[in-house]
Amino acid sequence: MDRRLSVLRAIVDEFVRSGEPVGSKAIATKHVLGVSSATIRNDMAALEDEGYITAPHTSAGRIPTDKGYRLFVDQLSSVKPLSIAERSAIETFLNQAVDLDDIMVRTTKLLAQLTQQVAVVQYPSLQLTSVRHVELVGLPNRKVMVVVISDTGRVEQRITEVAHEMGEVSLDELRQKLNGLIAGALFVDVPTKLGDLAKSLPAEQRANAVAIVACLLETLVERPEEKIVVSGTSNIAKMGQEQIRTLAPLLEALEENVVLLKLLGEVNSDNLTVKIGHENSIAQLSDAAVVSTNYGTQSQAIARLGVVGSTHMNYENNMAAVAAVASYVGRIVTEG
Amino acid sequence: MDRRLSVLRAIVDEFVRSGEPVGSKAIATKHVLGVSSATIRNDMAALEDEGYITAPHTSAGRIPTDKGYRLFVDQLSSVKPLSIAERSAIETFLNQAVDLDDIMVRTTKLLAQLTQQVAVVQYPSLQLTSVRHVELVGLPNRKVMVVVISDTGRVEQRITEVAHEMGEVSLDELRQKLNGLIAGALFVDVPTKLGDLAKSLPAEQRANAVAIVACLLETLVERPEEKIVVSGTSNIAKMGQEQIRTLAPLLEALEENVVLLKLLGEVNSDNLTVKIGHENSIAQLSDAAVVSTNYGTQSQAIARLGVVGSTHMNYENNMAAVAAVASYVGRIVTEG
DNA sequence: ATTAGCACTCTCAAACTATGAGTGCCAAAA
DNA sequence: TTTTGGCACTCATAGTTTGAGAGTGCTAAT
Repeated sequence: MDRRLSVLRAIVDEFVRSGEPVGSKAIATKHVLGVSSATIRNDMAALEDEGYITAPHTSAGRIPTDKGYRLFVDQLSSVKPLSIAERSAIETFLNQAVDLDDIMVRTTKLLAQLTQQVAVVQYPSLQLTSVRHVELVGLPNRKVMVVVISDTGRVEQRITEVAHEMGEVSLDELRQKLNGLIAGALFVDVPTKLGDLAKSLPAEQRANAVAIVACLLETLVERPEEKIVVSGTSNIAKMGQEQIRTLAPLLEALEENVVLLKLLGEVNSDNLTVKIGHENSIAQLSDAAVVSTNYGTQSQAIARLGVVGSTHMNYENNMAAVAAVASYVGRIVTEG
Repeated sequence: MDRRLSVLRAIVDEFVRSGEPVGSKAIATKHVLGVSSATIRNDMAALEDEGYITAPHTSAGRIPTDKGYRLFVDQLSSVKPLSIAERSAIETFLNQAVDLDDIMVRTTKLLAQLTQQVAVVQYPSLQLTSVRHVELVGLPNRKVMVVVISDTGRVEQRITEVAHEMGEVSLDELRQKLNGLIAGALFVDVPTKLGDLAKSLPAEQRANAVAIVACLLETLVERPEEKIVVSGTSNIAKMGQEQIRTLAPLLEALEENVVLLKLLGEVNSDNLTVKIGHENSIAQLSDAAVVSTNYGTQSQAIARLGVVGSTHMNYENNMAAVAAVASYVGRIVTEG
């Protein structure tokens, strides 16, 4: 039945716009389907039987269920591209960024702005990037600062203490050795590549080198948490006031990076992923929907980004925005 | 009149605890003042005349006005120190931080946790810190990455393009020159110290050096925005539901770094500053109170931190928490 | 100066309409 | 078989009414 789908689409449309349950009459007048409200009532009864919509109470209209949204979204196969104006706005805004931090912040702001939802952007994963350069800086008191620069522009630094003072010369030497070994290598490969570095060194340098390498490995690998940026929290408050009850757990969840990463991480086979209501595994967010996608090059995803909001968000717009922003960020970050 | 003050104090106490207007009877019973409710009524009438408290409506109790809170806070001259357990918890939690970013994040979380308000921490100001080290990294395609490490552990990096390829040797040379000139210097002094560097160089290096120095200066000086971290937004949602109306502008304000910096920046002669309601200059936050303070060494403030919340917060606790956290962070950051 | 007592005011919550949006179903029409 | 007009029925919501109680201000006595 083709008209049934149109009715569902109309219900979602209306509900997203008004936030209130929509009745048969409203659909008959506002959406041109060429049938009367009675017919639509029949269709709605059928849709309700199949579990796509539900009535909050007897004398109210219907609202889509998670299953209904799901069907609606699946129907939205091809993502409608943004307007040229929007695209160029995105591009110029992101191009003004001066460094990786700036790119990340600008991206979240942009997404939040475009979707009027809460935007979440994950930093390029350390696991999937490679080392561009390692820098060692001697500090007073036998301290050495280890700085790692990734090919995405991410800079990680850590300070460690060594057994005995190192001169500029020995630091230079070690730096060159390290860079020779691991410059260009993937972060995950670094441990193996550095495995037997120590043995190749004269005994008196070995202790220091071991300490520094340990620090380096810690910086690269033993930091399981991925960094993320969130923006647009205030958009939550703009949503309907009935949902403000749902707001507290959402805000709390947003402060838990782990939760957010989990949310973003649940990927379908498809890249652009939409998780609706209970589909996402965090129970407190059963009223929330997540639109997320990878970014990076075509061949290699670097990290993910997306928006989280109420289940009755404007999926069409938001999916388009997420996809568009992801493509630009991917390009900018990988170009370096 | 000494008892009047006690009455005011009792009103603030009760109101902070219950969130509801407090009547004369409640004070007479719960707070031992040795007088009857009638007497307290008289005092309350006087306090109302003087503008310290106000009645939302006829048959309700009184709530403190901004002026009332102000008097209350001023009376709270000596900040009650935290318990030993709390202090040691703060210390160990902050000591686990691995780098500056981590310190900042942990500090906000800690403050938000201790005060149950929204915590804001400003990164050590670039203006007031000095250069520990400058690093130049040659990249492909005539690009050079300029990395500046401050004595507080802050790392800023920027990429610039130079006119002609630079070998390791010339980069080394320039790096040494730069470090010789500005290592240890305050960020603000860098421009003058680098003023005539270019002239002292052979002509063929000059163009590149100028580009790099320009990039360096841009990194250090021409970035007016200070970086800040916010945490505890979800605490807003836990406040009384009547105030949830006030919530939207607050959340919005929290996303505007400029606004937050302005809030934090309004310092009294005293260090530990409390701004109540309309006392802070942002109109939308006339229901909010800000408790903030400097942190750094005794002699030199590096930046500020604080909490923002409803005007009927627990000032005593929050002032103590802000002061304590500031002292620990100051120590940790300056120790490096 | 303090207190007990009392009249008075007003908010809030509970109880009670009544209005109307929206449905479901039936019988007729297409 | 599908669509449509009509109509009875349901139920949430908004508006009104009412009563109770909290809290005050004032006065006269201590």
